[in-house]
Amino acid sequence: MKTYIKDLSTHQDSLVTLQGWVQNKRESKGLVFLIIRDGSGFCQCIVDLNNIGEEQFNKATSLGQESSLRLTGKVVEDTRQIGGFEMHVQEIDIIQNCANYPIANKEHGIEFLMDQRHLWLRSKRQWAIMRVRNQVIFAIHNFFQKEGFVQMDAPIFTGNACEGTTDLFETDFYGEPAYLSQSGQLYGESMAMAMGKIYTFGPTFRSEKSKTRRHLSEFWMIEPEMAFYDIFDNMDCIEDFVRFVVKEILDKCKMELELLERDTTILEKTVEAFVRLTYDDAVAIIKGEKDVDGKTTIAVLENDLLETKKQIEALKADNAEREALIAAGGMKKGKVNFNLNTIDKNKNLIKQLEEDERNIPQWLESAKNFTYGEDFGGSDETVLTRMFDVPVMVYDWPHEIKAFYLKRNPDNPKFARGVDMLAPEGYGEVVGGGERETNEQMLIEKINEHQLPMEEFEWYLDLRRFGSVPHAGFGLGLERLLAWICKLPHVRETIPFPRMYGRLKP
RNA sequence: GCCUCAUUAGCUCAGUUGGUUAGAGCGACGGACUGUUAAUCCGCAGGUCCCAGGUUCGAGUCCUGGAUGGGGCGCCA
Repeated sequence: MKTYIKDLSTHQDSLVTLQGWVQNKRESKGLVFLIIRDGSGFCQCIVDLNNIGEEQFNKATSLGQESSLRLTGKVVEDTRQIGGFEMHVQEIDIIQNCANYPIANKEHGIEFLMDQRHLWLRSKRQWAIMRVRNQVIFAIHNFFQKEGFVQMDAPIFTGNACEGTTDLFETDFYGEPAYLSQSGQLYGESMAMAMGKIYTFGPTFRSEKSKTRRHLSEFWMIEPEMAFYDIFDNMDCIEDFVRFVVKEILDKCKMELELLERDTTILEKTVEAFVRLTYDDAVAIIKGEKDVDGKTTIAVLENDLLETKKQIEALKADNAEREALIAAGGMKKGKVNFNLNTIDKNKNLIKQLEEDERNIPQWLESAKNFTYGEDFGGSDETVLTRMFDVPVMVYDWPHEIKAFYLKRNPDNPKFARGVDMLAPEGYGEVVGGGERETNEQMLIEKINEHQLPMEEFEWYLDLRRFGSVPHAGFGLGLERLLAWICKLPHVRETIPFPRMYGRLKP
């Protein structure tokens, strides 16, 4: 039976062997502190010259960062440590002693870290994110399985463009052009007619040359499809689903969220009802014509801009103060280093804030000038979600701007029964879905309107010819949900090896 | 595709109006120190200033073009 760091509390005062890697090392005369990670957690292991002898001790001092080893020693309680326990080492068995590990225990730039992604995954933050990802995936399956959904796999090679709007990756399928799937939805609809309720969970490919914090070329999408569901049943499902996943993470990833320094206040708010707005109401709020709790978007954003400016000033003043203190001299070297590092950190923060400072007026402008009838842009989503601290669902969109397969509102055919769920804190669209058109003639008209190749959709039209029923579904972007749950600045950190515009390696 | 900001040591960054031999910290390496939490202290090594042109007596610094990266828009999950 192997022992893992996460289980150390059950081995108090007994002798165990850990297998892992040296995450960091601190040395003192006759003492070496090894921070060991084994995948399950982190543990400080103490090597004491007096207890272990010179030969074993020299092994410890020679270890480079990320060397692999086995350590045998006694598990001792120590409240100062993260897990509450440390190991007093009795024997060191080096598997590989290595030197010059490229990632240091300090601030690095994103390009450098992305080039080192295969090693970066070992770092604490990345380790925490990947564990949350694992738990989110598990929670998603749990939710649908307990609700009686059947998981299905949609094909990845497709012959048609499902929505025809976004760019597809083309490949060669035995001499025929084939495209990598950008959605499994149409296949999901077929399966829902066989199983009642289904969900897909698979990779999705979009060849959009988007350089933003919310886009990947390859990402994972969950697409449930439910027979006999209308738009409102669909929104209930989205809400229950997102609430369940967030609750699971709050319960099971406490340590990871703490490591990520995630303030969970907003996540805890998901127990409350999500906001539901029609497109018309959402537009009125975005344009500042309608207020939320007495505040308009314009007032909130102008305040945001003011706050941003204040923060920049405060950081600059803080840096000037630190620089003056260093220049005055007499400061201990360790303190100087700490201050220099803080100055660098502050500078990075200032850069980000200055980007916001440039962007907020653009968003405000775009919100004020929003043209009724158009789709929301990234800035409109940001402006809208800024008004609420729970997820916002916007439904009943002008049918012209939405996908061909969405059902019209029977009371007002101007609107299609699509729904988008926008996450709070500026994360924007995480879910897109809606009730599907059931009428064959309406679908044919829409396919022609969108100039899509009718022959590619014959099989899809069959679903309306043989036992057509009301049905609805949605697609959730795993990485966007994760970025919000972990409050990460970019989706690229939520997937082990991101594929995006300009990034194919490692 | 468009807009914007950036590129100086392995990493994170300074570099004044264009002026002698381009600096600091971290990391690495060598040494000191018996409880450290990114330990600390001393020493040492480390440079194609992104590339190509141009202006100039003189360019890391100014100009033009290009490459790469960050962010935003469009598009989307």
